[in-house]
Amino acid sequence: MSDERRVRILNATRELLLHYGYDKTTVSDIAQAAGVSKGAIYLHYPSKDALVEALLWHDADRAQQEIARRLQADPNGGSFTSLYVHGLRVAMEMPLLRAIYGNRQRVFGDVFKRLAPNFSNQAIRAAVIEFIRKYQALGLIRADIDAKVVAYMLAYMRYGLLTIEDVIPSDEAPPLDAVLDLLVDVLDRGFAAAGGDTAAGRSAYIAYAENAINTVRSQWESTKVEEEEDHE
Amino acid sequence: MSDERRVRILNATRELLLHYGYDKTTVSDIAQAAGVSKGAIYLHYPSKDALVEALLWHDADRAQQEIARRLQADPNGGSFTSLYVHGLRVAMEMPLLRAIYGNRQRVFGDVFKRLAPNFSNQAIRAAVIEFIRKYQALGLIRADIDAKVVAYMLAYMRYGLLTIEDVIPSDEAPPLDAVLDLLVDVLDRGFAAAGGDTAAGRSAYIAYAENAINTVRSQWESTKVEEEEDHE
DNA sequence: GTTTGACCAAAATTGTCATTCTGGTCAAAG
DNA sequence: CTTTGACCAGAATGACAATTTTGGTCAAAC
Repeated sequence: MSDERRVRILNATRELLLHYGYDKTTVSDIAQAAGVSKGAIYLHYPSKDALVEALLWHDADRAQQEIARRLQADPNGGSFTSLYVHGLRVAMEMPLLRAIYGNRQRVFGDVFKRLAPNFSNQAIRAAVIEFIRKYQALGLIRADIDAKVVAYMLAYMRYGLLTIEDVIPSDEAPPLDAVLDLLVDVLDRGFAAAGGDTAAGRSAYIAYAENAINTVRSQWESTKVEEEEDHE
Repeated sequence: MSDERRVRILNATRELLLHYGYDKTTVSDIAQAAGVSKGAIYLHYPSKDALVEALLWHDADRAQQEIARRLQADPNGGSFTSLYVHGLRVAMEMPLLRAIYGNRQRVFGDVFKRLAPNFSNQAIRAAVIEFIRKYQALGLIRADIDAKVVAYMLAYMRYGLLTIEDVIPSDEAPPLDAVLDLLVDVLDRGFAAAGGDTAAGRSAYIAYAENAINTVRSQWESTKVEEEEDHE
């Protein structure tokens, strides 16, 4: 019940998943690393899968909050570019979220297939497109380009950056700051419209962010498969 | 010996590799699909691995030529942007080359690991950086940005576009033309310098292209592992 | 000189069974 | 009321043999 206990369990889980991967991480390992008994884990979470799922939501929420915090602190926080790049930086800094793209199989095994085999990101992508349209209406993104194509380009740039280390070892890559600085530069030149209402952009983001996480969550819930307990 | 025969074999190999993958494609299958006997294949190629390797070089050469052809036909062919995008379009259109990134395991099995386990793209990346510097000197790319970071950004954008279909099914993606048009637009705004000597750019590319393929080839040769024939 | 396909050794696959491991439970301890 | 860890059934793993497949060869046909 203690919250600190729960966080310790989640942290241990994250660490072991990243290091050993789902298949080679046993619940006993997690218990030991967290300094609790195995039974204690089942006091908090009904199954190993549920534990991993809870960890993912936990990190997603943290990321969400962290992005919002940085945008508030950023004087330029309402611009489209800073929004995109703050999100990207946070994603780059949270290895577990990165692993959803880059090392899903190794880190998560078949949890995704097992929990929500029919999950589709279509609804989320649609929400992004709507958001881009709103930003275009606010004069924060050039209005002469198709929002769908913009969304697609943002998606593959993000995906490329999150997974490029499969091809370029991270120790041979330029520093993340330099990479993101150039990205900001190019995005500003390529997408941003002159002028535009950044204050409105900031509040549009807040609405979007809540909506987005709800979209993900409801999409997840609706495609989620109930844990079967088939004893016969 | 007949060249047409060899091409038929290569085409059959490509088709089967893409459809069934390396492990599930037998040499007999290839022979049958190509309409020759199994022995005929070993008349042209010393082993299955060598056949696949030859196919890859064959396609790489074709891609190389095709890119050069399109650049010649393009009135804007000397610009950095058209160079990058022509290359990308050709890569997108040649599924086998795409598969090197996107479906390596499925399509090629362990050929890469077996043939050149220590292959590194470092030398190629260095050549790209040099090329970007040359383009900067010619006034075709903004000179105020670090060539290394530019190269990295181009790499992850390319990688993202080539592999995004893992995340966004290709039938839900915008048309390739629209995607590449926006890419040209954004790259022009983000990277291109005003003015610049496009004629020199075109000839710089020719030098670069030869150099690049040689770099790949020599890197490949030097890390290549000899087919062992260990009978004891 | 070419081309073929039957042939072979090596490798991969399948099936089986014994053993170990691991997610999850619950009676007992605190 | 909380927490624990010994315990259990079912799943995963490994070892082994029988069977099939497959990359590669070469004597024979053309």
